[in-house]
Amino acid sequence: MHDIAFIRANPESFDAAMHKRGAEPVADRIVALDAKKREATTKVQQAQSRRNEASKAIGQAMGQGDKDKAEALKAEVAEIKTSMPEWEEAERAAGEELDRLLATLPNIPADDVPEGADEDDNIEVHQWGEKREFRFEPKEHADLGPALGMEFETGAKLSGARFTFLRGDIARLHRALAQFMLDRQTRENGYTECNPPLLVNDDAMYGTDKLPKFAADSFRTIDDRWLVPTSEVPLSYSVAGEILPDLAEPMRLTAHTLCFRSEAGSAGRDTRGFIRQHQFEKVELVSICRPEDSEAEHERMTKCAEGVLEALNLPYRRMLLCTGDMGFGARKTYDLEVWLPGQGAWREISSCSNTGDFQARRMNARYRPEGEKKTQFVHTLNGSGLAVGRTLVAVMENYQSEDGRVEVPEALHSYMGGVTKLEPR
RNA sequence: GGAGAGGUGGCAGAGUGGUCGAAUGCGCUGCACUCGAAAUGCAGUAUAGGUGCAAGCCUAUCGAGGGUUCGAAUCCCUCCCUCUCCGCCA
Repeated sequence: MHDIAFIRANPESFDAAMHKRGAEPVADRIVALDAKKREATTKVQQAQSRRNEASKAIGQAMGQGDKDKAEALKAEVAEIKTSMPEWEEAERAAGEELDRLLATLPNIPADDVPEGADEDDNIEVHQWGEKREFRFEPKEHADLGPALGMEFETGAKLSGARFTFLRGDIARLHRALAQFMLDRQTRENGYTECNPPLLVNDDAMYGTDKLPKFAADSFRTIDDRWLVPTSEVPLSYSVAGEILPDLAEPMRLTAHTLCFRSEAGSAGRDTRGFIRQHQFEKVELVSICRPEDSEAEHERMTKCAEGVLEALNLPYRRMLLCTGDMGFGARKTYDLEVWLPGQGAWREISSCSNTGDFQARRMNARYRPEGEKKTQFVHTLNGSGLAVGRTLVAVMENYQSEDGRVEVPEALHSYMGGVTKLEPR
């Protein structure tokens, strides 16, 4: 949600920002609607004020037993009230239209976000790690998988496309990855472990900017809840409506959860393999912090995600997303892309975004700066640390040998109960 | 799923149609007393919006949304949530 006062004061720079994100100029419309709404608000409030005054006088007249005076005042109030519904309706209509319009507008990009149309305009910030040299043609995970217990056919039989059944040591490796990530983020990076509900209401989805724009991307339950598309939703929304005492240190939350996405609109993309599933697991990082801290926190969070890749010795690169490729609510986003030798491609494995106060406004999440009376909106950040399924894919492709076996990365040995290799059947 | 009770300010808790944004207590802040502290006394202590250069004024908010009324924390309806008992259950 945008700050209406900012748009009112800076309509041109607002439109310029929307233009960068491929949206039409709307500031004029917003300012006009806002003026209309405030005019109606003032009229309504004036009428209410007069009504309240007269009602008070009626009470006094009744108290003194002056029936005639009371009746006269009643008639006066009736007169005052005739114009109220009209202005109330005007206020409601303008407010609703304004909200609807504002709800569909993406966040304003940060100054250092490059302008661009799509992923080709993203900027590589840095690369880490050496791409491993293979003395054979490395396979894609989708080809390695079935012999190792990554059963696409079984998943399809049970549930349909984009579902996969993991059996045996590969299921354990998947679990080990999640445990490893969660332990690392909690023990080394100071995140507090959470276990949130995975079915959430409309408010939580709206507050974290998944509604109204992306309703089709998520699953709806028959009792009108949503399956979380990411645990960012419950983690971030946990501070909705709160006034946090102070945020000298950012509030850092993490959770390992299932995520559900309908993947409407991505038909035909990544249909093969384990990359794009309706159900997947993710270790999510969320930070709630003061506005002046969010930029540093964004860097820190991204490093926390990178640390997992480094510990697993998986080559990756950090991309700064351009205006055209950023998510709706983000003001700045880094994607981490891991190297997949089987596919010969970089694939997104984490996305870390600073949403500024965009979500905080929607969910009314504030804090009170030390010693001050006024509250301020917090800044919220979210990132993957990491997507578990895609990390499994990266391990398979980077740690494979010619005979189809996959070595378990050293960092995971303590989680694997002595298993150091996945053996094909 | 059935039966009942209830949701009031940071907390506890009054208030069942008329100066109620809300008594009182606790907590918190400031001041006084004190060498200092405690105790005590006094004062202050919600959020959001509109309007104004400002002091201020106005409006809304007693779980949420509607309704009745000149006037609603208080009456009516719908929904949400919490608690107790019964049933069922991982």
